[in-house]
Amino acid sequence: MARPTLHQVAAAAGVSIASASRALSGGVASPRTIAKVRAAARELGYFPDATARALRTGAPRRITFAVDDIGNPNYVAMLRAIEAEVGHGGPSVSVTSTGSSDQAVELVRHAATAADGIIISPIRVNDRLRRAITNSPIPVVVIGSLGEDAPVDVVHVDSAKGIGTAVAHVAALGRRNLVFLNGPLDTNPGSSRERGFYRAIRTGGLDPDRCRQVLADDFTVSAARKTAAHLFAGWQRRRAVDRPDAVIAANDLMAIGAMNAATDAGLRIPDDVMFTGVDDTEIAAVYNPSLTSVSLEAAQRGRLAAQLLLERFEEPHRAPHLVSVEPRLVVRRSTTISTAEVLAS
Amino acid sequence: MARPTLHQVAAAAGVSIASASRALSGGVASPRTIAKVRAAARELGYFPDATARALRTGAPRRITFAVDDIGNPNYVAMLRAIEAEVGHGGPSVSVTSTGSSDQAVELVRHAATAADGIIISPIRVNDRLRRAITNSPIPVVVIGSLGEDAPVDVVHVDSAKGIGTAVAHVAALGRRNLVFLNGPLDTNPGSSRERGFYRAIRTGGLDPDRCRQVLADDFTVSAARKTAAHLFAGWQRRRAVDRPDAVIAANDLMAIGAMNAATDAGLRIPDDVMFTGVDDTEIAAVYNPSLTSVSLEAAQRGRLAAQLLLERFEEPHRAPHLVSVEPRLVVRRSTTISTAEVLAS
DNA sequence: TTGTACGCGTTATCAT
DNA sequence: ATGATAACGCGTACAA
Repeated sequence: MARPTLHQVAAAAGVSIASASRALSGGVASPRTIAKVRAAARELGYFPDATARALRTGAPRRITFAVDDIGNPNYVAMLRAIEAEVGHGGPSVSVTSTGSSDQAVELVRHAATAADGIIISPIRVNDRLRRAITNSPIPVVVIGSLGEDAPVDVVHVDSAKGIGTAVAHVAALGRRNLVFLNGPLDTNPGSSRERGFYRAIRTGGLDPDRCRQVLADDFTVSAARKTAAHLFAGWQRRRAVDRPDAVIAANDLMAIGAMNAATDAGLRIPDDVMFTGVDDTEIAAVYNPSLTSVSLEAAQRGRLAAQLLLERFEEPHRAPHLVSVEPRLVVRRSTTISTAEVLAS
Repeated sequence: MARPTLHQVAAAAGVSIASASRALSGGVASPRTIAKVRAAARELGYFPDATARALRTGAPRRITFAVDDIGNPNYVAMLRAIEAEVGHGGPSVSVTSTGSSDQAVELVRHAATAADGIIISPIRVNDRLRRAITNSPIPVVVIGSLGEDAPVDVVHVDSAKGIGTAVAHVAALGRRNLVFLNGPLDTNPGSSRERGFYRAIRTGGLDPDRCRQVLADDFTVSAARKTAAHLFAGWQRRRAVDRPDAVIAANDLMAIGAMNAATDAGLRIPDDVMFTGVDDTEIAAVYNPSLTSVSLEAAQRGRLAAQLLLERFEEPHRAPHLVSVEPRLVVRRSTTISTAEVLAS
């Protein structure tokens, strides 16, 4: 019942283990031996063990990329960049979706048996996870942030600042009634983006009474659509000062959910309401209307994380690095009033 | 310069390798030993080797998921399903983007050093790849097709049939001037979908002279948009019989590129032109207007492929399985004339 | 508490 | 062409 080994194949074929190895992996061997060994291997259902083979032949390193849900386009962009960075001859990269925080902790604890290094992008970080990461026997690179001065390599982006650029952008276009459509606040993205929104309101000289945050249950299209539907109910009947005229969403998916709700409510985009997202996913570029979005440079962060990890493999002693990338506003039609319309107004 | 081993750490700390192992992985050891060993490990820049540790502790199997580009949402859906299927205790799944066919061949050849099994979804398959797969020393599951009776496990979906359901759908809605917007024909998806289109024209009793295939350079939004722009140039000025009134795209991305081109040309969707895609990616559901799409059940195919591989691990002797899933048409607004409009016409 | 010695499954070297 | 044997780096039973 146990998995057959080369030993057993050799025994069954009546040859030495060395001959068996050669016969199967294309070394020198007589046709007769090859036939016998192949027959025995087939008979026993033998497949070579990747781990043992790797150990013997000097395998490339293995790195694990741990995220909450690999279905998220943002993480896909990172994965793609990581994979490109390590290249084909280099380490293999395996993916694991952690789901809950607890699973992330378990993962980090036990990953050392399965990987030489970890790149993790946690959405919720608590003390247990922080400890698991700093105590990890193998190098960990965090994409995101881990709190102050944790002694690990970190790739960081100031998403609060990113929200700020979006707020400033719509404010410069004359919008005053801003709604920040956020997800759960007990997450890293949720809390930092909330901070960014309120800070931008203050520094931008906007009226805090006309700007507010509303929360969706999740960072998804459907949750955002539901929440935004309430927001737009009876929009036309309200006084101008009570009408949201710009929605800053915490990510692209939520922005799209909100735009769908706006369309359902008969609102024109961007004339009645402008929309911005975060992440600059591919969908933002192709959506109709195309979506202004704050790029958090997911691909670049993935690439940098991979570089950091590879460098740590080479120089284990190096002091932990904190590398930052700048958010970048990509302006598209969801915040662009066409010249004709501007002239007409 | 070489990577330090536990031996060297033990030597540097002046203890046995066993004590070093225990000191580092939390076994019983005196505080003094622990301190010495940790110091030595830090000094040397020691990290445990994942492969060796895995071999010793009885590692889970490793499977490689090989696709042309993991950025493709379709492959992401498969990956996600595979990862969910094998679960957390099970095999680890690593991802590799092959890009060209040649790289796919190399991958399959050398993957045996790095994995216990392969799930591959090739977009172009030639004889070399076919041979590499059938000769692989470790089990391979193909998502797609490999030609007749190749002795490997295959998860298949009849995409030609899928195109047929889309053609029948728009035909039933009265459309007669169909355009099939396809990608390169020297690919598996390209050739099989072309077949499906022409077959559906024949069996559906449509006039072949009013239906045609146009080719984009690639299966992407931008390529499709460019090609479709030509298609719609001067649409309004043409005779009705010369106006395309339905575009069947080879995938969702291309459908969206084409819809963008249609919008640019001032056409109304679906009234002037209907659109259908293939793959039923998330973007189809949230696009504006939402996109009718032929689901090829990517997630289910991923899940089935993982099952097939796991089963082969357990029963190496089993005859190769060919499991098929049925395409499924998901109707959305891009092919739905609202009741009001129907009454008005 | 510490050290010795063996084995995980495979490939490579060296004789024969 | 084939077989015995030594590694690859690590964990652990056993003995001290």
